[in-house]
Amino acid sequence: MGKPSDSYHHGDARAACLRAARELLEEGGGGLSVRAVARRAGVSATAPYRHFPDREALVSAVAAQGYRELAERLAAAHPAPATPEDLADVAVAYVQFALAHPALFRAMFSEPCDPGNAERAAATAAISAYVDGLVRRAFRKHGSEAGPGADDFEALSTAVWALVHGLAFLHLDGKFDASVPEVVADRVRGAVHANLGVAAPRPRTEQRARTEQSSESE
Amino acid sequence: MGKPSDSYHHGDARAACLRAARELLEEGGGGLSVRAVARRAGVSATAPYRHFPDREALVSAVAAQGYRELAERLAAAHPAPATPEDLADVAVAYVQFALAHPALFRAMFSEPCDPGNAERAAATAAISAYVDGLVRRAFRKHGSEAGPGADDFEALSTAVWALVHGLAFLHLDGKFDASVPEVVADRVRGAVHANLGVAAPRPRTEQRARTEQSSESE
DNA sequence: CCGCAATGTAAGCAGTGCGCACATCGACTC
DNA sequence: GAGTCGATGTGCGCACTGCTTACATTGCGG
Repeated sequence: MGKPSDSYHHGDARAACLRAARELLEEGGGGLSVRAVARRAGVSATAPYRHFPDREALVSAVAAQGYRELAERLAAAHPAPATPEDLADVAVAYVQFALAHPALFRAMFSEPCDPGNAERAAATAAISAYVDGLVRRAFRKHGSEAGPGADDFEALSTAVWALVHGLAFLHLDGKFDASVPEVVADRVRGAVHANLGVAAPRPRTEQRARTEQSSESE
Repeated sequence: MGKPSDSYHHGDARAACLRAARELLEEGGGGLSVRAVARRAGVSATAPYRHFPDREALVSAVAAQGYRELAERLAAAHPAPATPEDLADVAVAYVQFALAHPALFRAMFSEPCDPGNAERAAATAAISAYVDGLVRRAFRKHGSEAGPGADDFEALSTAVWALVHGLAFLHLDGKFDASVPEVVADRVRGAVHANLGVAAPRPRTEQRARTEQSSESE
């Protein structure tokens, strides 16, 4: 599939629309419009509707891309997390992803999102399973006393996901100060450790000699 | 502020707009528009702009109302929570409020919400302080071994808020099944208990037979 | 009684999602 | 090769939106 005749048929308008949508989302300009996507992609205003039944489908497609990238990020944060601290690293990566791509993250999670979209349902199910596996692995070797049952694992994994998700959105929506990445990372780490019932080994990443004065509640 | 001549000057268009906006939000019709609000309020399309500088200010006003109602709900769930289980009750009330008023809750928390709005900032600060007080009270009498420092309290309270907030949105966005209220309540309770590091006493809801009836209506 | 500021209105502009009819093209048949 | 056909892209139009600008109507203070 080369370039046809360069003017009428774009040849790959769908990919161009996705890329354009992604770009506009990254540029943060609030709600993205199909028309803006079309302009950016260099096609007519109605061309996107040839590839996506409606606006929602377009942003869903971008969101699906986002799910994959998020998974990559989490895996990169720690390939095989086995301890609560590894888990905290993954949590930090989650929140950092949200803060690095706010609009994308919102599109992924915060839209009304009617449950008709199989792609999204699958993606969130995958995340859920991933988190569940993480928690299970991290705690099989950690908590050996009073063996927790399956219900407890489930409760713990939903707690972990909800905690991290809540942290992400609370930062995203300005409920927590997100201007200093290290502070955010510390907060996330501290919350995860609090959640896992273990004392945080060291709040800061080895680097906090003094100057603490944590100002929060903004 | 009586009724003037009944036709031209409405007399209390601001309140009418707020009420209309609230109604439309409850009816769930997705994004509410200033024009729809005006129609519902029985005024012209541009009348709302006499009382609110822009759409954002309108929804912020409705959101402020929502913050107050949420606070009422939480207080009603438990006037002076002192144990982790009381805390779980409050958490359940939080999530139930979100599920009972999805659009309102979204307007309160999920909008981009530039930080220029003092009313909202104050409201969220109040929530933060409230949660912090709750956690502090609940744990001063519970966890006496290995006395936690102020940092731990802070970490714990942000963890609790984030956990509950995350649970609310994950349910709202269909990531968790929210069709059966008891299941939701159990999940929230289980997660809170997992977060607080205590074993869930008994997942079933009918455990506590207190005079406190969480009469959920409206 | 008059003027004024608050409050209401209608008209209009730019932008949006999306349906509809038409244009253009590659690919496939005869 | 000529013709057809479905995929893709276009222009136009409709209903709707947020918001501005100019104008109408009021109650109230002087």
